[in-house]
Amino acid sequence: MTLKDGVPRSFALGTTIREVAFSIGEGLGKACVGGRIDGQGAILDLRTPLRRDARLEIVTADSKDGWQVIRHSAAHILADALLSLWPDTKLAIGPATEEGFYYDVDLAHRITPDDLPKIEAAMAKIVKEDRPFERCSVDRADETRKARDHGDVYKAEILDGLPIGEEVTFYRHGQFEDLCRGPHVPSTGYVKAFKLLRTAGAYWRGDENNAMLQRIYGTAFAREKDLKEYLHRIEEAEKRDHRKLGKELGLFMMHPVAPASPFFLPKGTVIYNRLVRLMRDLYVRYGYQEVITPQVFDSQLWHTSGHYEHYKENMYFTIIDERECAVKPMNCPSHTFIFGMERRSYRELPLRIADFGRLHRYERSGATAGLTRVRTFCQDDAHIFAAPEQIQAEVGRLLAMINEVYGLFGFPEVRVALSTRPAASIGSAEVWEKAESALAGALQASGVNYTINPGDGAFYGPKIDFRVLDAIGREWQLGTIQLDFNLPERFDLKYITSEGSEARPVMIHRAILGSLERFIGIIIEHYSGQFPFWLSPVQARVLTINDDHVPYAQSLTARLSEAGFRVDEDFSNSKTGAKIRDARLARIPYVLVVGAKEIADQTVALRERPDIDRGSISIDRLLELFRDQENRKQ
RNA sequence: GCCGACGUAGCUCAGUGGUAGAGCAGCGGUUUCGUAAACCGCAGGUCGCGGGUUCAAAUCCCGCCGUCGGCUCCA
Repeated sequence: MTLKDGVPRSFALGTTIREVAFSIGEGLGKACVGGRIDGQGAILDLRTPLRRDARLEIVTADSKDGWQVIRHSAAHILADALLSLWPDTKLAIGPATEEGFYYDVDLAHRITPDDLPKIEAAMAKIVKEDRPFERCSVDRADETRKARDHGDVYKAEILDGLPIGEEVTFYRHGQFEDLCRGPHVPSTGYVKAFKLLRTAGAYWRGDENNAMLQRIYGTAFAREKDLKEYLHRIEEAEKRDHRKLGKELGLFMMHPVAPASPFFLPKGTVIYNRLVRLMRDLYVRYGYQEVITPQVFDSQLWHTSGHYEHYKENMYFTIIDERECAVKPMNCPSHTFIFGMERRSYRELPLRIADFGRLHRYERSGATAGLTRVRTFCQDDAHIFAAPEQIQAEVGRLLAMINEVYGLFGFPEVRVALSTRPAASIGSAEVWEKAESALAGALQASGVNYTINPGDGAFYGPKIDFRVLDAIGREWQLGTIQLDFNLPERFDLKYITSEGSEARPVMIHRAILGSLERFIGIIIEHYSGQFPFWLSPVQARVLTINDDHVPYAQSLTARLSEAGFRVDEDFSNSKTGAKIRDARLARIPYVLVVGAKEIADQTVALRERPDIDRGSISIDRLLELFRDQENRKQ
């Protein structure tokens, strides 16, 4: 065995991971909750006997891997507690997750939030008893029969689905036993810091045709301190929730007359328009032409595009002059019309058509949320019509553009994934191969690190997805580059090649910010409402010390507004401290205080968010500072 | 859509069967103040909507609307 220190050690055949850990030291032995062989695969149970030479990594309780083991055991303890409280509980599945664990159960009693402390108390008792987890190999057929006899329909179904020949194991602690692959901690006492978080409904196997189960979510850590930190992180994330900040900062509102459809208020509209302007400026540099297209189309169009067959559930319909019409959920069909309106030459390609058209997509009532999942939205949408051999260069260009845009927002990380041909797809193998290698080639040429999601492409073409991490480490899907062989076919798009023959262009769907609504929601949380100067709805606020200073303050506001900056005023007769506080709560980047001193010197006292005193500064210097921040988009 | 929770003043929330409350915001007044909350007063509600139970409903029951947390990271 080779361990982390690189020193080879010898053990008898069948020595368990736990025994190896103890042989190295008492401390490591006690901390050990599992192991991993050759740095890959699943975490192994610490009871696993070692049967060959390998590189062994001891998984300790106080690590991400260790937490997985603890959480899995916590799920068992939860199930045990539920059975003790409600003996009719039928267990479904109870895995560890990225952030915690859950158990899906079926029982007559409706578990309410008030039950959670009761369940926690029952769990704490089991933890305190420090029962050892035992692993045992069982006979599949026997267990399936037993499960059926007990009415344990879910376990029976799982047992049925297990691959023949694979070892079937149970884990037991105290009176409780559960079908389980493991791994588990040595005893229930290892689950030192846990908390149940919420209840939820969940369909058996995630399929809405199946029974609705009750799910209980919780989390667990090796130490109380880590649990506290986790709960604190959740609280901090709640503070920057875009729905809460959107209301507080007057960015947008919602109203039952238009469910899941935001009303952007004046301040939110500034941000929206600023983002549109950002993209429009880039469109000039990157060779796009913007168009404005209709909102409502005869259904005939959606039959041609295939949306009627495949996307009808998400579309809004209406009857106009006895014709069935649909509100557009996407811009692409309009753009194919624009492309197909005249005979196109290879010289025109790639033809880049951008559109900020408003889209409507019906989302199920339970699926909508704030600005991130809405029923009407606008994408920074564009479609590029290109010759197949232009794909790689065009995608390379897009990568540069995307890089430029994401760079402005200071996302700590951008993750890129290439999705390839799914089982059911249209287009020849040859076309797919070329398209996939063009995308991969462009990514490599741009030096982008990316992962591959095999078979995850759309049926009509491969794609590249961009996901960013925000300021507190959450991942969001933003942009996408999607090749499409289907629509050019359906709309019979053609261009004339240099040889004078007709050829079929490829369509590239692409968005960088994605939906503006969603993007705004994400950056509200990313910036915690403290937008950079160029995006701030109000960039500066002018405050007076007393009424004598109002005329000077007014001339200052006027001068800044005339220079194109978004400035407001607080000339109320509150105390300066109160006005400063209001400006801070409004997350205004700069506060300009005007008093007798500033009037005498023809300056302004500058205060920068959150509370940096920048001293007195002349109006000219101030304008210079503002212009610089605006130009550098800071 | 389904499971669960929630919906009281512009906002945040208290009020569990007996006359609808607080703080902030708003309005009026006093105060003219130098970097995170001055003081006094006034006004503000079909308790989401509709129905039911009751002498009496914000409160209990039913339906609807909306919002929020979830709805395979497969033993």
